[in-house]
Amino acid sequence: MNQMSKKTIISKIIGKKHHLFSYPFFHLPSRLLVFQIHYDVATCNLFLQSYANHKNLTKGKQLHSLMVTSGFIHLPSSITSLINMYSKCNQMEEAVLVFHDPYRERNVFAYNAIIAGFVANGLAADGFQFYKRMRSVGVMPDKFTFPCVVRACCEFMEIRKIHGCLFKMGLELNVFVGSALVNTYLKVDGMEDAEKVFEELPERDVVLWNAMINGYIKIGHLNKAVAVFKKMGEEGISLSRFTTTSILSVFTSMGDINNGRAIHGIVTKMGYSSCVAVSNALIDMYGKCKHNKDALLIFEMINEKDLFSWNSIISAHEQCGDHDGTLRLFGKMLASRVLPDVITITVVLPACSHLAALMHGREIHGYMIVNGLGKNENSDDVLLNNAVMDMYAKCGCMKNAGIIFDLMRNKDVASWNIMIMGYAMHGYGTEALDMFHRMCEAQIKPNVVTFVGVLSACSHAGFVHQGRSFLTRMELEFGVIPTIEHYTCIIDMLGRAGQLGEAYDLAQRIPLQDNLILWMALLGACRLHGNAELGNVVGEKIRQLEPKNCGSGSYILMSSLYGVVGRYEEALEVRRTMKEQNVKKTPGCSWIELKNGLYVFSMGDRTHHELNALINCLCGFQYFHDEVMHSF
DNA sequence: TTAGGGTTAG
Repeated sequence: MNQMSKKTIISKIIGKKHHLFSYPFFHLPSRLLVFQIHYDVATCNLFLQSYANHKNLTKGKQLHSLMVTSGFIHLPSSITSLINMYSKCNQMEEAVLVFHDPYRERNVFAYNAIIAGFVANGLAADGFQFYKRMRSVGVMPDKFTFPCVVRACCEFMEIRKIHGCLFKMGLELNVFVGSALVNTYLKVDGMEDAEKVFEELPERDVVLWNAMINGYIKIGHLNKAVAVFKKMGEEGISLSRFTTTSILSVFTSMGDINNGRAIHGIVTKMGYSSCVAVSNALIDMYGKCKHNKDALLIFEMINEKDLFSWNSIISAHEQCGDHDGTLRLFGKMLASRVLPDVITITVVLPACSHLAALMHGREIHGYMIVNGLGKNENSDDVLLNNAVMDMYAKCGCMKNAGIIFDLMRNKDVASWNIMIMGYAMHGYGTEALDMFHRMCEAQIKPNVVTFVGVLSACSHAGFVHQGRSFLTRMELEFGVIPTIEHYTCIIDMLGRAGQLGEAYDLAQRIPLQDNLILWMALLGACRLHGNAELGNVVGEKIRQLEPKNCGSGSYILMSSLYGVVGRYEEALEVRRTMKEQNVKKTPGCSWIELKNGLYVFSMGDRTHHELNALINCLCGFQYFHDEVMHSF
């Protein structure tokens, strides 16, 4: 046998030191025997450490059994390694069993390991109990104990008490303890104390600087976060990948694409591009700054895309209003077998709402139900439920929207608004107003959006008298000052009801009358009732407001209005003007989801073989082969 | 034998 150490030989047998776990454990003793080495406690601990880091519980348990039969189990180092292995495999019950074995000594290592295990598993209170027990049985904590104990504190007074204890023991200047102190003070809103700890520490490493940056981000002081980042550079602290993700989130929030790009450069230079979290932060930055092409480039370069990568690229598309892109990427995400979470669903559902893609919305809702997404023990995720309800409402499925609404344990004002708007949008005026009255009975204070829904319901259902009454009551009774959207609803309502003169008077009287939608609503009413004289006046007003060559809506309405009243020459003249000024009309289309796909209907298109059977009107339709829609 | 950190929505 040569002079190599046991550790070196093990490493040679297995390969690279970080791949210890990849070597089948059951081969280990025999292979060691080939090298004439008998495994010992140190070897077992080495393997336990590796299994812990790779969360390989099966092999960890096998080794545990072997250690029991080999008699290694009573040694303090074995206990610590076993507790660590079970903790990292999220098996705290097993870790506690090892800790409590009556034949074993519980020294500071064992206590440190069990406290760390509880804290890492999100069971801070249990970790804190073990710290108390440690003190009561007279085991002295050390510099390894406190970073975890400090993390276990969840109240300001608790952390102050521990801080005092650290001071007495002379451990408050340790950089690990300091980082934990800074983070915990930040958690309990003690930014001033965190700053004090930071200032007083003699040694400040990159983790500590990062903690300060994150602290300022948490309290919304983004400029201070940038200042800390700059100071890091001045003091020659080398940035870690954690620094880059944090500072990227700052520039993302600021919408600062230039500095974001500068960080991208640093990331590339430092070789952090291969880190998926860094790439995810870059995707988010480019997406929020409306640079989707760059976001996609980064996304495509990631080898192992995680949930964050998918959520970031999907939300980048949705934020740009690319609802098709959102659904296409969502389909690809499912095909990649990455499971969506609450965030994915919250981003994707509005895309279904915008496209009125009921079938996909339903599938997503089904996925939520099966996987219990959005449901908690005591309270549901209101925003997620609102998104589902909104999807059903916008897709015209008010029955399902109503079922979800009735089942929701927690409702907010938006939940009520979605129902009112949904009923209003689909012409159920009475139901919308009933919902409003139920809302008032439930003591929910209506807001600006509520009255857009209420007035819109009155407009679509022809409740002119009630609409007028609501316009007065909303301010006097509910303290909601009418905005241009509310006045537009009223003008639309009066116009639909044929009260064009009154609608025009109101349009002229209200503040902020330079609103295109408002006048377009009135022009629509002129067309509906064939009033070409008022239509001319309104059309002129719109042409003044509408930038040249921008939008075709008013031209189309004017041309249609002249057609309705039989003034065909003038109708043709409007069309000629449109041609001269190169104003183009985007062809309108509708679509319907059937069992085998999405069908798009557009004017004049008669290409589908089942045209007559499917739809008895002048519109044609074409089968819409969209890989997105079929990839679910 | 044991310790401190980052990114996605509304």
